[in-house]
Amino acid sequence: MNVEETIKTSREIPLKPRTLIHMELVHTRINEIMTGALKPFEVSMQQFNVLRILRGQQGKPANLSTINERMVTKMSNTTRLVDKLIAKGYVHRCVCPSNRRKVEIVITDSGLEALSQMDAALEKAHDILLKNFNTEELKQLNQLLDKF
Amino acid sequence: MNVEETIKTSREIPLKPRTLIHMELVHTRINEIMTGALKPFEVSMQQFNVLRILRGQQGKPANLSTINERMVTKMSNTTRLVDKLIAKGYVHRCVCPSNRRKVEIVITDSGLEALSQMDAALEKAHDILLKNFNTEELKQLNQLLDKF
DNA sequence: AACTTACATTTGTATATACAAATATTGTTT
DNA sequence: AAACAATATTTGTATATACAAATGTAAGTT
Repeated sequence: MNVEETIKTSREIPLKPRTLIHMELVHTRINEIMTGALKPFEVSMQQFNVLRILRGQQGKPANLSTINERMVTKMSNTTRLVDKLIAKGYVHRCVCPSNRRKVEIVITDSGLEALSQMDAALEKAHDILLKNFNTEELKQLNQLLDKF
Repeated sequence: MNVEETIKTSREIPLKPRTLIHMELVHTRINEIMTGALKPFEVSMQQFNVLRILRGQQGKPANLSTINERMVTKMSNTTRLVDKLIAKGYVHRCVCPSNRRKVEIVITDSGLEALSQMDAALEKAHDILLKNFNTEELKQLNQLLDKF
């Protein structure tokens, strides 16, 4: 991934902006590959993320605020995100009996089944995206990202 | 920026997915800071990007496809993006006389003036985002990002 | 009990983005 | 010149996201 070539510029970009542009370009690529991997399942990355969070609950129901604080990309509207998953039959929602302000959301068997197929697709996507990295480089990258 | 803490998980995440999640989290932060810096000017990062591309043309008009190929994040609808900038008086558009399929877009004086203020705001944002990096680390990060 | 505050979610609205289809113009072929 | 393909942009539509306001519920205070 060459920055200058990708954005078709001939002039030299100072290191700081170049780094941030680089991050953005890589993010776009990651997004494309991952979204593409999920396309056959007709779920967005956000929806996939919610399904994984629910599976991690191991049967225990989660409410919206729990889901939200665990999401990689927090979005303001978890309600509508969950609506989409309900429409696909992947999750079930009901009002929490002990605190009627809350809702309880659980992943269905159909959701678990679909999710395991998505996992396989995502793993392939990961391998494609990171094919040029060895373990040492991945660790190094993670360390640098910690500085943000 | 600690991944596990940010997404409130106690279990260990394998290195590959962890790297990609990390990238996503950092991207969200970059986005927040940069969008915040542009907020007073009421332009999105995409709109800012278009203005910079037009300034880089040094008076020469650009058409939509040129803008699109130089944008950091290519979007499918440069027409409407430019519409927004016209509404703000930052750019001017007319049909290309030599090839009436094309349009010619130039940045206005008002656009150049606004842009120079945005530059200052963005530079501050860069410094905030990259305050924990020294030059060597930035170079190292750029090298690793090249592997994507 | 009435009032206030805090909490959890939902709804409304505006804008952003992705993707496909439509339109307009030019160049090429027959 | 008519037909066709290629190019450049625009429009339509569906979905995504950000942000603010509204709703419903619970708990604490007077």
